[in-house]
Amino acid sequence: MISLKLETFDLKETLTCGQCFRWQAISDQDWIGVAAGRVLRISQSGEELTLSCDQQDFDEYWHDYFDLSRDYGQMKSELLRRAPDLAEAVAFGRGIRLLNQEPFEMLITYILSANNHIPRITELVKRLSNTYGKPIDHPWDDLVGPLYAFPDPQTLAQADVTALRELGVGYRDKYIHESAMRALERPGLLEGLKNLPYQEAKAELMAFSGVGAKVADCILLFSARHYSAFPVDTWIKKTLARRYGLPENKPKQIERFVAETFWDLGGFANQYLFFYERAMEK
DNA sequence: AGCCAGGCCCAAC
DNA sequence: GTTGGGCATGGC
Repeated sequence: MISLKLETFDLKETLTCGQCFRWQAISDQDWIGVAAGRVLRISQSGEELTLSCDQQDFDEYWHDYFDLSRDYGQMKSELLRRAPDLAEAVAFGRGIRLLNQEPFEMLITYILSANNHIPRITELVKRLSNTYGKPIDHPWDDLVGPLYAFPDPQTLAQADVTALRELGVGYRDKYIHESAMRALERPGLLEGLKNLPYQEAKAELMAFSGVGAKVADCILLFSARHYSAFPVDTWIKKTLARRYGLPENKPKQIERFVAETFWDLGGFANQYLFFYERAMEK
């Protein structure tokens, strides 16, 4: 068990703001999830976080997964200096952290996300993992049942396209197959994206089947530490139009505005806006 | 019944 | 470079 105190962390906000799909709530402050073939139970009480892992597992994986070395207070004050009008959205999602997830899992997950709803994306990722992933031993079978790692590129590349279709992925079946093949043929490419300049990394991703500008930005932001990535989906388009008068169908204009306004903090701005706008809708 | 969802692909300008 | 139509699936 690991315990730590953190001022700027909200577990529920972080796990429900739309960046991850593999965590299940036991309660608002108690979650069980899977990442990189590991199962973790994590709970929050006030400023105290408790993680069900040992020191080694924490040091070599979960610390970075939860982005614990970043000073979010400093990041937010810099972001608000660049975009003061975000104050309300940042305050609303003040405990959000951007997770560092697995590149191949993000690739396939966000291919699934295209023209889809979040609950269905979650369900499809679960079906893919349950069908093609390795089972992971864990002590909470009574709470969440058996848990499975996200499948590796080789397994998904070998998966029958018809079988994928029958899981419910729709027309994205061939995107998954082709992208898994491409990942398999280029070992190290996805893991190396974090070491490439943003535009080069984005171009590499957009060469994958089923990956356009928006999906590429999600992958870069959630698994490659490219914090200038700014995924533009239907929600973001609407709020940019309303806040700044940007036309919804001029991607180049949006791209320029985002780069000039937020620079290397665009991804954080994006996540605060996405979380805020979706909450306001309900 | 039709519209929409963390859009992408492809063809046609 | 940009624009429009088509697209599996399921919830509202």
